[in-house]
Amino acid sequence: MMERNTNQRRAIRQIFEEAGRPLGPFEVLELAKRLSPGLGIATVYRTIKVFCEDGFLIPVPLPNEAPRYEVSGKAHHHHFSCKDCSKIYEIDGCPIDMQSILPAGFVLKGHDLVLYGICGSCATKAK
Amino acid sequence: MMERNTNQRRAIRQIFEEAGRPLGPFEVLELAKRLSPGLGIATVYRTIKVFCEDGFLIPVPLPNEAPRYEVSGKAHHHHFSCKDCSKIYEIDGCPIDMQSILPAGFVLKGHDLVLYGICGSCATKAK
DNA sequence: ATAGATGCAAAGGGTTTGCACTTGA
DNA sequence: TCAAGTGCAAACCCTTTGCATCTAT
Repeated sequence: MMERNTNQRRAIRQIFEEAGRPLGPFEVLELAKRLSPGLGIATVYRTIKVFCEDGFLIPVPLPNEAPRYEVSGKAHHHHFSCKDCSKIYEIDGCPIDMQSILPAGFVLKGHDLVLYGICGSCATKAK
Repeated sequence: MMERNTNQRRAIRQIFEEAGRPLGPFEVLELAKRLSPGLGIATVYRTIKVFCEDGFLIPVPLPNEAPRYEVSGKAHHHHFSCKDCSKIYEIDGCPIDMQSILPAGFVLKGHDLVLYGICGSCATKAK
């Protein structure tokens, strides 16, 4: 299976690299359309799948939400989900002592932390 | 809004009370059909929604999984997901200073923490 | 009696797939 | 050239909703 460097794939790759935050399929479609007019949602889904298999993208673990994706290889971080605009923000830092709450005998391999609330932009608008 | 104690609702409530673990809509349908034959999936969805509004049930925040629900009333806790047996364990305690990593201007409303690894039972078996 | 609750089927919303056309290598 | 890739639309899956019927109060 030979993979081709199409205009659509270049556009979608660029969108993710410039986004700096996790994106869902529809967000990707809207943003990438500017670079590749006529882009279809089916291509977005298929390309995201290919990028995940390639290792360029990774799915973002968000409880009870539609799947989103971000470029892989970033330093350890978590996410903030805005209840108003539904955007996901990256949060640096991890002030958690997981071991302290881990039951005896359990082996910790990883963790996901998601914060919920109102982002700075929405908090300002609400005033 | 007066709520009725129907046979279907009694069945669904009983299923959740006896389950001892988070359940999804179709699991509820199959289990509750034994108590209330002819039960429809629409009623399951509507009843889960009502039970959540009543406060009897709460949605379980687990990344990348179909929505599940469990009986409410438990103290603030998180979950540990075993990669081997796929069971979800409750983890007491919450040694996280969320505010310290929150960007300026963001308003924090809540958070979910899920730990991944090998549970005590599986870790013992693996040796 | 009567408003709330139910079951069925149709409708939604998001994701996947079949197929003929397009395009990169 | 010609198979990988694409766009469109239909198919799917899960969830919600409209409506006639049923039922707890």
